[in-house]
Amino acid sequence: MRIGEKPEIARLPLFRDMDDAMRERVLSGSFLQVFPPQLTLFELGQNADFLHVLVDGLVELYVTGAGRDTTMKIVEPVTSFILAAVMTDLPYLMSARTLTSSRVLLVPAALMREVIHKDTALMQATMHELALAYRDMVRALTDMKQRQSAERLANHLLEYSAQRGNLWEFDLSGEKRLLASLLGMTPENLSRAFGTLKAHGVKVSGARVRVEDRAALTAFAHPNPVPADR
Amino acid sequence: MRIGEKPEIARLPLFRDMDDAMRERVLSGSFLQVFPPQLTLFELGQNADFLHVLVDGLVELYVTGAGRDTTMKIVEPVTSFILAAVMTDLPYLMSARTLTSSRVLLVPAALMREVIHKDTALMQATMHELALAYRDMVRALTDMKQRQSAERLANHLLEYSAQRGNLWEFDLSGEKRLLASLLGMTPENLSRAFGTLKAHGVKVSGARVRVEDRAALTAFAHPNPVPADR
DNA sequence: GCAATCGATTGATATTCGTCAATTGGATGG
DNA sequence: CCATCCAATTGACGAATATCAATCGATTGC
Repeated sequence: MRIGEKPEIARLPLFRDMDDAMRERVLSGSFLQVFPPQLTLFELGQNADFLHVLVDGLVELYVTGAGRDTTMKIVEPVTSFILAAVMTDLPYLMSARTLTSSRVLLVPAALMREVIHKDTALMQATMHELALAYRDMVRALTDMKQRQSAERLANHLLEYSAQRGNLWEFDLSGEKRLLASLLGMTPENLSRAFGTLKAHGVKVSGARVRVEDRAALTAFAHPNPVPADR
Repeated sequence: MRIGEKPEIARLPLFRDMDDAMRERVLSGSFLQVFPPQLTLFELGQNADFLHVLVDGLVELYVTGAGRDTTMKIVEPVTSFILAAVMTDLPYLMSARTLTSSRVLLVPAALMREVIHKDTALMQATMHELALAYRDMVRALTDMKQRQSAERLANHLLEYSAQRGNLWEFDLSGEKRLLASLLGMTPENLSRAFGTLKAHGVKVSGARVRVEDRAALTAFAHPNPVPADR
């Protein structure tokens, strides 16, 4: 990989605390690649050959099969993804594609597994990332099981807003049908969910969302009592 | 803890490969306790004070709030649970209660976090468990998002059967309303789901289930292309 | 043996959500 | 500027699921 990128990547939580020589070993065996939008990075069922780290851009993790496709997670920089498949040497459970032009660091899985045994800091960081990813999935599953569609949207808006410093007005990032799939509903239903949220302090025009009455929206959302981890 | 239990616990995947002295240190600081049925072990939102390892019995992980309660996982022996909360020192995302009389090993979270930094084998085992737990959650979420209720039941029966050596006749373990909650539907709907599975090779009377036509059931279930990890 | 209890089942109905079709509206390109 | 395209929206309808109520059936306790 090119030299210019290294400091940026060395600062990632995953690699930050590693032994310098070990990090050098990992990074020199890895590839930083730029992918165009809408490119499939890997598909579910394949062997986990590379750990992926999204450095720049936007990536969608999704699942196909059983009739319908559904997006599981939107990966924002800077985050590693599919750590679990790499560490266990098991096939991917999800497919991944770029949404925008993206820079991705590809770390050969075998190299990763080799170095992790020798570097405690890397192993610890990996463990931590996995634990957070697990908790993220627990949240998503409870969300899907105990809330109906408009409540899921309400929660999403509250969390999205909280992520960017409790901004009360913001733009949705991707297309709305992507958001619909992430929230486990059809695009039509997402439109209607926005409609019902009008009565609970939310105004929408296009991609722009304004939360005019946070208290009302929160009351409607039945938010999770345990705040998000990150 | 009592001496007689140690060999059994030392054989667990989580502790198996540890340094003997370290393991001794962990186990001597832990408590093996017997709990009666229907006892709450901890509740979501609490600090993760103990790593729990179910040695014997049956434990339910569930989430309350947002209107309805839902069971997230039935823990069977011998498995650790809530590793993620312990390792990250974050509040529990789920509550736990015993379903039957259960023996549980309680490892103080602080002790666990201390020892894990010194024992690579323990850390590696923890990482592996977390990765598998994550993948389990990914499966559960895709199941909920892309399959409807009768298909979820069909899949559950197939996996349940596969777990015990492709037995084609077996008894459901707990009460049916528990199964319903695990599968994300009401008890009434579970009854109806069993009804629709009659046409796809499944006979039910009480807790006894017979899969008479595995091919038909599989065709109906749209099973996951990636086989289960364990 | 019999009543009481409780989970499971069944039926009727309401709600939520998905599907299909038509329309709108903003962006793009000539 | 206008035509085209495509995502988003809206409406009508149907399917899936939840809810409410009644009944069944097995187990428990007397």
